[in-house]
Amino acid sequence: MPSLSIGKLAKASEVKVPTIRFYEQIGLLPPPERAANDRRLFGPDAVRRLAFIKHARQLGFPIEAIRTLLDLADDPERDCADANALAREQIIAVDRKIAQLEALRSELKRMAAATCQGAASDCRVIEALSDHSLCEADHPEPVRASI
Amino acid sequence: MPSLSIGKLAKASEVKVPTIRFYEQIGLLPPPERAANDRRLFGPDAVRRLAFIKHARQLGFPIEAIRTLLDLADDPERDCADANALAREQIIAVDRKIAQLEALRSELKRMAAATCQGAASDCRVIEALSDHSLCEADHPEPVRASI
DNA sequence: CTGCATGCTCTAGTCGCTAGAGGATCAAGC
DNA sequence: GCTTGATCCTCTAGCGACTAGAGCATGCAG
Repeated sequence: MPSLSIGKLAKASEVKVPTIRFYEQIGLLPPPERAANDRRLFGPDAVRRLAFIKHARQLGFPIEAIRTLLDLADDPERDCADANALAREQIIAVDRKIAQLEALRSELKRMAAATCQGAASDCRVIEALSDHSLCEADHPEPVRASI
Repeated sequence: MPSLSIGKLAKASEVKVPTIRFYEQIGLLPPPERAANDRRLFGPDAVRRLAFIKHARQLGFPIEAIRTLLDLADDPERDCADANALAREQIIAVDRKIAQLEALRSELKRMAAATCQGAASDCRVIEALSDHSLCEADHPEPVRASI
């Protein structure tokens, strides 16, 4: 019965030690056994579970979505329509984010195109930031966090 | 001398009241005058400054970059090379983020393409998340926050 | 004069970790 | 046996950029 210390698990899964403890704390990982000295002892299933979590995080799934996906995976009886729905939601979110970022990139490029060497008073960048009406298009939404 | 309450300023600038207070707290907005009843009284320059901040935030500039840009704008003597550099950095960050998201989108689409109506045990989505080796390409980095 | 909107300050919560304090224990080398 | 450094433990606080709420003081309209 190969049991892993948290350090070995971290190396095996390429997830940092504090992150593993954090995932346990928020209930994504079940509390592992403990050795007599109170150290965590993980089984090989923990490696798989962490791989799942890590991969889903890389794909931008928020923790709560991952919790749902893990619940689904833990219970093979359940219908997987939920998992498909989560994946579709995630695609939509990614598409929206890409569209936003492309609008922003074009505005930034236009803004930075006219390089100025002079004083800040007639700096294109600052001018462009001061006056939204110079933008070609509206910004759909503020671009922020998530994903 | 048209002085604005924080509520009017919020409406004029389309920045929420608590956000305005927050910007004052972190020093992006100078502390405004106060009426006898301790309420804030803003001049029209606050509207312009907030528009600048809001626009820069929409473009994904982090607060510290905005602080630098505002310092530049406040001091017209200074060279604007810094502003150009910030804009260029921002473009690079946006480009990188777009590239990441496009890789993710293609993986998500591939993952969700095979829709299953069965039990979660043979759900493509969960299977794909369980096994990173099914991915066509490596994920460059975890996709996270900023911008 | 009543009631609601707006204002104030202060604190805590969000998300997903990350960093650090302060201490216990382990493994290896001498 | 002893020292040294790595690893482990728990707990708390911090990041960025707000957002939400408590608890209270005002302002304004009907």
